[in-house]
Amino acid sequence: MRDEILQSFDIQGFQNNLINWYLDNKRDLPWRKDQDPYKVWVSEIMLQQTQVDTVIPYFQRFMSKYPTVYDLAYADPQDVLKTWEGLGYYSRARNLQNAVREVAETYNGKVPDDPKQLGKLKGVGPYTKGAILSIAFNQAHPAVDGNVMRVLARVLELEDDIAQPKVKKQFEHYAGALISHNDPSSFNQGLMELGALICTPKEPLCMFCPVQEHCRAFQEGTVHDLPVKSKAKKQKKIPYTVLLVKNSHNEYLIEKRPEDGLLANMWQFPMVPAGEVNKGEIENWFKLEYGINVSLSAKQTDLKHVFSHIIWQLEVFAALTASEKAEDERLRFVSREELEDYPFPVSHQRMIPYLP
DNA sequence: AATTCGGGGCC
DNA sequence: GGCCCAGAATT
Repeated sequence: MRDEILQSFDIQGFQNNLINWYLDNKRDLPWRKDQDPYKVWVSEIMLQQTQVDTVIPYFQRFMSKYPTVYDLAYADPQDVLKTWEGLGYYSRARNLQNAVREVAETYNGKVPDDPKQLGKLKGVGPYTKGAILSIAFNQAHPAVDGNVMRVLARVLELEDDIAQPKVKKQFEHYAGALISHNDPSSFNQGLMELGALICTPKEPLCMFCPVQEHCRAFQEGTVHDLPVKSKAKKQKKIPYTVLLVKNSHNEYLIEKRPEDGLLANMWQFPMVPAGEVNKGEIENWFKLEYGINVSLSAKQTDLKHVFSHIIWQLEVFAALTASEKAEDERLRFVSREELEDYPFPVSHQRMIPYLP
Protein backbone atom coordinates (compact mmCIF):
# COMPACT_ATOMS: atom_id res chain seq x y z
CA MET A 1 0.00 0.00 0.00
CA ARG A 2 1.01 3.63 0.30
CA ASP A 3 2.63 3.56 3.70
CA GLU A 4 4.01 7.08 3.33
CA ILE A 5 0.52 8.15 4.33
CA LEU A 6 1.31 6.96 7.84
CA GLN A 7 4.86 8.33 7.89
CA SER A 8 4.24 11.47 9.90
CA PHE A 9 1.11 10.24 11.67
CA ASP A 10 1.16 10.14 15.47
CA ILE A 11 -0.24 6.64 15.87
CA GLN A 12 0.39 6.47 19.61
CA GLY A 13 -1.29 9.80 20.30
CA PHE A 14 -4.23 8.89 18.10
CA GLN A 15 -4.71 5.58 19.91
CA ASN A 16 -4.53 7.18 23.35
CA ASN A 17 -6.96 9.98 22.55
CA LEU A 18 -9.42 7.64 20.87
CA ILE A 19 -9.34 4.93 23.55
CA ASN A 20 -9.59 7.37 26.46
CA TRP A 21 -12.51 9.12 24.80
CA TYR A 22 -14.23 5.79 24.17
CA LEU A 23 -13.79 4.57 27.75
CA ASP A 24 -15.31 7.82 29.03
CA ASN A 25 -18.13 8.17 26.50
CA LYS A 26 -19.15 4.69 25.34
CA ARG A 27 -22.87 4.04 25.31
CA ASP A 28 -24.34 1.56 27.77
CA LEU A 29 -25.49 -1.06 25.26
CA PRO A 30 -26.90 -4.49 26.12
CA TRP A 31 -24.14 -6.36 24.25
CA ARG A 32 -21.47 -4.49 26.21
CA LYS A 33 -22.36 -6.02 29.58
CA ASP A 34 -19.77 -8.76 29.13
CA GLN A 35 -17.49 -10.23 26.49
CA ASP A 36 -19.39 -13.46 25.86
CA PRO A 37 -18.27 -14.33 22.31
CA TYR A 38 -21.75 -15.64 21.44
CA LYS A 39 -23.39 -12.36 22.46
CA VAL A 40 -20.76 -10.33 20.66
CA TRP A 41 -21.36 -12.47 17.60
CA VAL A 42 -25.14 -12.12 17.64
CA SER A 43 -24.90 -8.37 18.17
CA GLU A 44 -22.44 -7.93 15.31
CA ILE A 45 -24.66 -9.86 12.91
CA MET A 46 -27.70 -7.78 13.89
CA LEU A 47 -25.71 -4.57 13.57
CA GLN A 48 -24.79 -5.26 9.94
CA GLN A 49 -26.33 -2.40 7.95
CA THR A 50 -28.63 -1.73 10.90
CA GLN A 51 -28.57 1.11 13.40
CA VAL A 52 -27.98 0.60 17.11
CA ASP A 53 -31.40 1.87 18.23
CA THR A 54 -33.11 -0.57 15.88
CA VAL A 55 -31.06 -3.53 17.10
CA ILE A 56 -31.43 -3.06 20.87
CA PRO A 57 -34.95 -4.54 21.34
CA TYR A 58 -34.23 -7.35 18.87
CA PHE A 59 -31.03 -8.26 20.70
CA GLN A 60 -32.86 -8.36 24.03
CA ARG A 61 -35.61 -10.65 22.75
CA PHE A 62 -33.16 -12.84 20.85
CA MET A 63 -30.89 -13.39 23.83
CA SER A 64 -33.79 -14.14 26.18
CA LYS A 65 -35.09 -16.76 23.71
CA TYR A 66 -31.67 -18.12 22.76
CA PRO A 67 -29.28 -17.42 25.67
CA THR A 68 -26.56 -19.83 24.51
CA VAL A 69 -25.10 -21.36 21.38
CA TYR A 70 -27.00 -24.57 22.05
CA ASP A 71 -30.36 -22.85 22.51
CA LEU A 72 -30.01 -21.33 19.06
CA ALA A 73 -28.55 -24.49 17.54
CA TYR A 74 -31.53 -26.60 18.61
CA ALA A 75 -34.20 -24.00 17.78
CA ASP A 76 -36.76 -24.30 14.98
CA PRO A 77 -35.51 -22.17 12.04
CA GLN A 78 -39.02 -20.83 11.50
CA ASP A 79 -39.09 -19.61 15.13
CA VAL A 80 -35.71 -17.96 14.64
CA LEU A 81 -37.06 -16.24 11.55
CA LYS A 82 -40.10 -15.07 13.52
CA THR A 83 -37.79 -13.60 16.16
CA TRP A 84 -35.90 -11.82 13.37
CA GLU A 85 -39.14 -10.52 11.84
CA GLY A 86 -38.90 -6.83 10.99
CA LEU A 87 -35.13 -6.63 11.28
CA GLY A 88 -34.52 -7.30 7.60
CA TYR A 89 -31.76 -9.10 5.70
CA TYR A 90 -33.27 -12.40 6.79
CA SER A 91 -30.43 -14.52 5.40
CA ARG A 92 -28.49 -13.21 8.40
CA ALA A 93 -30.73 -15.24 10.69
CA ARG A 94 -30.42 -18.40 8.65
CA ASN A 95 -26.65 -18.06 8.26
CA LEU A 96 -26.25 -17.32 11.96
CA GLN A 97 -28.12 -20.43 12.99
CA ASN A 98 -26.19 -22.58 10.48
CA ALA A 99 -22.93 -21.21 11.83
CA VAL A 100 -24.00 -21.70 15.44
CA ARG A 101 -24.87 -25.30 14.67
CA GLU A 102 -21.40 -25.77 13.23
CA VAL A 103 -19.90 -24.27 16.38
CA ALA A 104 -21.97 -26.66 18.50
CA GLU A 105 -20.94 -29.70 16.49
CA THR A 106 -17.40 -28.93 15.38
CA TYR A 107 -16.06 -26.64 18.09
CA ASN A 108 -17.73 -28.16 21.15
CA GLY A 109 -19.99 -25.15 21.51
CA LYS A 110 -17.16 -22.66 21.84
CA VAL A 111 -16.89 -19.79 19.35
CA PRO A 112 -13.46 -20.27 17.72
CA ASP A 113 -10.83 -17.62 18.45
CA ASP A 114 -8.82 -18.66 15.41
CA PRO A 115 -9.21 -16.16 12.54
CA LYS A 116 -9.32 -18.82 9.84
CA GLN A 117 -11.91 -20.97 11.60
CA LEU A 118 -14.00 -17.95 12.53
CA GLY A 119 -13.92 -16.53 9.02
CA LYS A 120 -15.25 -19.76 7.55
CA LEU A 121 -18.49 -19.58 9.53
CA LYS A 122 -21.58 -18.63 7.52
CA GLY A 123 -22.31 -14.93 7.67
CA VAL A 124 -18.96 -14.02 9.23
CA GLY A 125 -17.15 -11.77 6.77
CA PRO A 126 -14.04 -9.62 7.19
CA TYR A 127 -15.73 -7.00 9.37
CA THR A 128 -17.56 -9.38 11.72
CA LYS A 129 -14.49 -11.58 12.05
CA GLY A 130 -12.39 -8.63 13.14
CA ALA A 131 -15.09 -7.38 15.49
CA ILE A 132 -15.44 -10.72 17.28
CA LEU A 133 -11.70 -11.28 17.50
CA SER A 134 -11.03 -7.84 18.92
CA ILE A 135 -14.07 -7.40 21.19
CA ALA A 136 -14.49 -10.93 22.51
CA PHE A 137 -10.90 -12.21 22.36
CA ASN A 138 -8.87 -9.01 22.55
CA GLN A 139 -6.93 -9.80 19.38
CA ALA A 140 -5.57 -6.96 17.25
CA HIS A 141 -7.54 -7.46 14.03
CA PRO A 142 -9.05 -4.54 12.12
CA ALA A 143 -12.85 -4.27 11.92
CA VAL A 144 -13.69 -1.91 9.08
CA ASP A 145 -17.32 -0.93 8.62
CA GLY A 146 -18.97 2.14 7.15
CA ASN A 147 -18.22 4.21 10.25
CA VAL A 148 -14.54 3.29 10.24
CA MET A 149 -14.15 4.05 6.55
CA ARG A 150 -15.69 7.48 7.05
CA VAL A 151 -13.48 8.24 10.07
CA LEU A 152 -10.28 7.03 8.42
CA ALA A 153 -11.07 8.83 5.16
CA ARG A 154 -11.22 12.07 7.13
CA VAL A 155 -8.42 11.50 9.63
CA LEU A 156 -5.96 10.36 6.96
CA GLU A 157 -7.61 12.46 4.22
CA LEU A 158 -8.06 9.54 1.86
CA GLU A 159 -9.93 10.44 -1.32
CA ASP A 160 -10.57 6.95 -2.64
CA ASP A 161 -14.16 6.00 -3.47
CA ILE A 162 -15.31 3.96 -0.47
CA ALA A 163 -18.05 2.35 -2.58
CA GLN A 164 -15.38 0.32 -4.39
CA PRO A 165 -14.51 -3.09 -2.89
CA LYS A 166 -10.76 -2.74 -3.36
CA VAL A 167 -10.79 0.49 -1.35
CA LYS A 168 -12.13 -1.34 1.69
CA LYS A 169 -9.07 -3.58 1.62
CA GLN A 170 -6.84 -0.51 1.66
CA PHE A 171 -8.73 0.84 4.65
CA GLU A 172 -8.31 -2.50 6.42
CA HIS A 173 -4.59 -2.16 5.87
CA TYR A 174 -4.54 1.29 7.44
CA ALA A 175 -6.77 0.19 10.30
CA GLY A 176 -4.39 -2.70 10.95
CA ALA A 177 -1.47 -0.29 11.05
CA LEU A 178 -3.22 2.05 13.47
CA ILE A 179 -4.81 -0.47 15.82
CA SER A 180 -3.78 -0.57 19.45
CA HIS A 181 -2.23 -3.89 20.44
CA ASN A 182 -2.73 -2.99 24.07
CA ASP A 183 -6.52 -2.54 23.81
CA PRO A 184 -7.74 -3.55 20.34
CA SER A 185 -11.30 -3.90 21.64
CA SER A 186 -11.59 -0.30 22.80
CA PHE A 187 -9.74 0.92 19.72
CA ASN A 188 -12.07 -0.76 17.23
CA GLN A 189 -15.21 0.09 19.15
CA GLY A 190 -13.87 3.60 19.65
CA LEU A 191 -13.51 4.12 15.91
CA MET A 192 -17.08 2.98 15.35
CA GLU A 193 -18.45 4.93 18.32
CA LEU A 194 -16.68 8.02 17.04
CA GLY A 195 -18.27 7.54 13.63
CA ALA A 196 -21.70 7.12 15.18
CA LEU A 197 -21.57 9.99 17.68
CA ILE A 198 -19.05 12.59 16.45
CA CYS A 199 -17.70 11.91 12.97
CA THR A 200 -21.18 11.62 11.45
CA PRO A 201 -21.90 11.67 7.70
CA LYS A 202 -23.41 15.17 7.75
CA GLU A 203 -22.50 17.99 10.11
CA PRO A 204 -19.82 16.14 12.08
CA LEU A 205 -19.18 17.54 15.57
CA CYS A 206 -15.50 18.31 15.02
CA MET A 207 -15.48 20.74 17.96
CA PHE A 208 -16.00 17.80 20.30
CA CYS A 209 -13.75 15.34 18.47
CA PRO A 210 -11.11 13.65 20.65
CA VAL A 211 -8.78 13.16 17.67
CA GLN A 212 -9.24 16.57 16.09
CA GLU A 213 -5.53 17.33 16.45
CA HIS A 214 -4.77 14.21 14.39
CA CYS A 215 -7.37 14.79 11.69
CA ARG A 216 -5.90 15.90 8.36
CA ALA A 217 -9.27 16.70 6.84
CA PHE A 218 -9.99 19.02 9.76
CA GLN A 219 -6.64 20.71 9.34
CA GLU A 220 -7.21 21.15 5.61
CA GLY A 221 -10.88 22.06 5.88
CA THR A 222 -11.99 19.11 3.73
CA VAL A 223 -14.14 17.28 6.28
CA HIS A 224 -17.34 18.03 4.37
CA ASP A 225 -15.87 16.60 1.16
CA LEU A 226 -14.98 13.26 2.70
CA PRO A 227 -15.45 10.41 2.37
CA VAL A 228 -15.82 10.21 -1.41
CA LYS A 229 -18.61 7.79 -2.24
CA SER A 230 -20.12 7.12 -5.66
CA LYS A 231 -23.90 6.97 -5.85
CA ALA A 232 -25.87 3.76 -6.02
CA LYS A 233 -28.18 3.37 -8.99
CA LYS A 234 -31.90 3.88 -8.51
CA GLN A 235 -34.16 1.02 -7.55
CA LYS A 236 -36.37 -0.59 -10.16
CA LYS A 237 -40.10 -0.31 -9.52
CA ILE A 238 -42.13 -3.51 -9.63
CA PRO A 239 -45.95 -3.43 -9.51
CA TYR A 240 -47.97 -6.16 -7.79
CA THR A 241 -51.62 -6.80 -7.11
CA VAL A 242 -52.01 -8.33 -3.66
CA LEU A 243 -55.07 -10.44 -2.85
CA LEU A 244 -56.43 -10.64 0.68
CA VAL A 245 -58.40 -13.83 0.15
CA LYS A 246 -61.02 -14.76 2.76
CA ASN A 247 -63.10 -17.91 2.93
CA SER A 248 -66.44 -18.66 4.63
CA HIS A 249 -64.68 -19.54 7.93
CA ASN A 250 -63.08 -16.09 8.12
CA GLU A 251 -59.72 -17.61 7.29
CA TYR A 252 -57.17 -15.92 5.07
CA LEU A 253 -54.94 -17.39 2.39
CA ILE A 254 -51.21 -17.02 2.98
CA GLU A 255 -48.23 -18.49 1.18
CA LYS A 256 -44.63 -19.27 2.06
CA ARG A 257 -42.02 -17.62 -0.13
CA PRO A 258 -39.27 -19.70 -1.79
CA GLU A 259 -36.27 -20.77 0.30
CA ASP A 260 -33.94 -18.61 -1.76
CA GLY A 261 -33.87 -14.98 -2.77
CA LEU A 262 -35.82 -12.01 -1.50
CA LEU A 263 -37.53 -12.53 1.89
CA ALA A 264 -36.67 -16.23 1.75
CA ASN A 265 -39.00 -18.50 3.75
CA MET A 266 -41.15 -15.60 4.92
CA TRP A 267 -44.96 -15.77 4.64
CA GLN A 268 -47.13 -13.33 2.74
CA PHE A 269 -50.51 -12.71 1.14
CA PRO A 270 -50.53 -13.89 -2.48
CA MET A 271 -49.05 -11.43 -4.94
CA VAL A 272 -49.90 -11.20 -8.64
CA PRO A 273 -47.20 -9.62 -10.84
CA ALA A 274 -49.19 -6.73 -12.27
CA GLY A 275 -46.65 -6.12 -15.01
CA GLU A 276 -47.38 -9.53 -16.51
CA VAL A 277 -51.06 -10.06 -15.67
CA ASN A 278 -53.82 -7.72 -16.77
CA LYS A 279 -56.58 -6.76 -14.33
CA GLY A 280 -59.20 -8.85 -16.11
CA GLU A 281 -56.98 -11.95 -16.11
CA ILE A 282 -56.15 -12.00 -12.42
CA GLU A 283 -58.78 -14.55 -11.37
CA ASN A 284 -57.83 -16.97 -14.18
CA TRP A 285 -54.13 -16.51 -13.46
CA PHE A 286 -54.79 -17.14 -9.79
CA LYS A 287 -56.60 -20.39 -10.52
CA LEU A 288 -53.70 -21.59 -12.66
CA GLU A 289 -51.00 -20.50 -10.21
CA TYR A 290 -52.65 -21.39 -6.89
CA GLY A 291 -55.39 -23.84 -7.85
CA ILE A 292 -57.95 -21.75 -6.02
CA ASN A 293 -61.04 -19.99 -7.38
CA VAL A 294 -61.32 -16.44 -6.13
CA SER A 295 -63.54 -13.51 -6.91
CA LEU A 296 -62.02 -10.08 -6.67
CA SER A 297 -63.89 -7.49 -4.66
CA ALA A 298 -63.07 -3.98 -3.42
CA LYS A 299 -59.68 -2.35 -3.62
CA GLN A 300 -58.41 -1.76 -0.09
CA THR A 301 -55.38 0.48 -0.49
CA ASP A 302 -52.15 1.31 -2.30
CA LEU A 303 -48.83 0.62 -0.59
CA LYS A 304 -45.27 1.40 -1.57
CA HIS A 305 -42.43 -0.56 -0.07
CA VAL A 306 -38.79 0.38 -0.62
CA PHE A 307 -36.01 -2.22 -0.55
CA SER A 308 -32.32 -1.61 -1.13
CA HIS A 309 -32.49 -2.51 -4.81
CA ILE A 310 -36.20 -2.54 -5.76
CA ILE A 311 -39.45 -0.77 -4.97
CA TRP A 312 -42.70 -2.68 -4.64
CA GLN A 313 -45.80 -0.81 -5.79
CA LEU A 314 -48.64 -2.72 -4.21
CA GLU A 315 -52.32 -2.50 -5.10
CA VAL A 316 -54.20 -4.37 -2.37
CA PHE A 317 -57.56 -6.00 -3.10
CA ALA A 318 -60.00 -7.97 -1.01
CA ALA A 319 -61.16 -11.28 -2.50
CA LEU A 320 -63.51 -14.13 -1.62
CA THR A 321 -63.20 -17.87 -2.12
CA ALA A 322 -65.31 -20.95 -1.50
CA SER A 323 -62.20 -23.00 -0.76
CA GLU A 324 -61.46 -24.13 2.76
CA LYS A 325 -58.24 -25.99 2.19
CA ALA A 326 -55.25 -25.63 -0.09
CA GLU A 327 -53.47 -28.60 -1.64
CA ASP A 328 -50.07 -26.98 -2.00
CA GLU A 329 -47.75 -27.28 1.04
CA ARG A 330 -46.74 -23.63 0.74
CA LEU A 331 -50.37 -22.47 1.01
CA ARG A 332 -52.49 -22.22 4.15
CA PHE A 333 -55.79 -20.82 5.30
CA VAL A 334 -55.33 -19.29 8.74
CA SER A 335 -57.40 -17.21 11.13
CA ARG A 336 -56.57 -13.65 12.04
CA GLU A 337 -55.05 -14.87 15.32
CA GLU A 338 -52.98 -17.60 13.69
CA LEU A 339 -51.39 -15.01 11.40
CA GLU A 340 -49.37 -13.85 14.41
CA ASP A 341 -47.44 -17.13 14.49
CA TYR A 342 -45.96 -16.70 11.01
CA PRO A 343 -42.97 -14.55 10.05
CA PHE A 344 -44.24 -11.75 7.80
CA PRO A 345 -42.18 -9.07 6.09
CA VAL A 346 -43.06 -5.54 7.14
CA SER A 347 -44.60 -4.85 3.73
CA HIS A 348 -47.24 -7.49 4.38
CA GLN A 349 -47.68 -6.69 8.06
CA ARG A 350 -48.90 -3.34 6.81
CA MET A 351 -51.77 -5.06 4.98
CA ILE A 352 -53.21 -6.76 8.06
CA PRO A 353 -55.33 -3.72 9.03
CA TYR A 354 -56.97 -3.94 5.60
CA LEU A 355 -58.05 -7.58 5.88
CA PRO A 356 -61.70 -7.92 4.82
C1' DA B 1 -16.48 -5.72 -9.76
C1' DA B 2 -21.33 -5.70 -9.65
C1' DT B 3 -25.56 -7.33 -7.78
C1' DT B 4 -28.56 -9.14 -4.34
C1' DC B 5 -30.15 -9.10 -0.03
C1' DG B 6 -34.65 -5.03 4.63
C1' DG B 7 -35.99 -1.73 7.02
C1' DG B 8 -35.88 2.51 9.55
C1' DG B 9 -34.28 7.20 10.54
C1' DC B 10 -32.97 11.52 8.86
C1' DC B 11 -33.09 15.58 5.99
C1' DG C 1 -37.08 11.85 -2.91
C1' DG C 2 -31.92 10.58 -1.48
C1' DC C 3 -28.57 9.07 1.92
C1' DC C 4 -26.95 6.38 5.72
C1' DC C 5 -26.57 2.48 8.63
C1' DA C 6 -21.17 -2.10 13.44
C1' DG C 7 -21.79 -6.12 5.53
C1' DA C 8 -21.92 -10.83 3.44
C1' DA C 9 -22.98 -13.95 -0.22
C1' DT C 10 -23.45 -14.66 -4.85
C1' DT C 11 -22.47 -14.13 -9.63
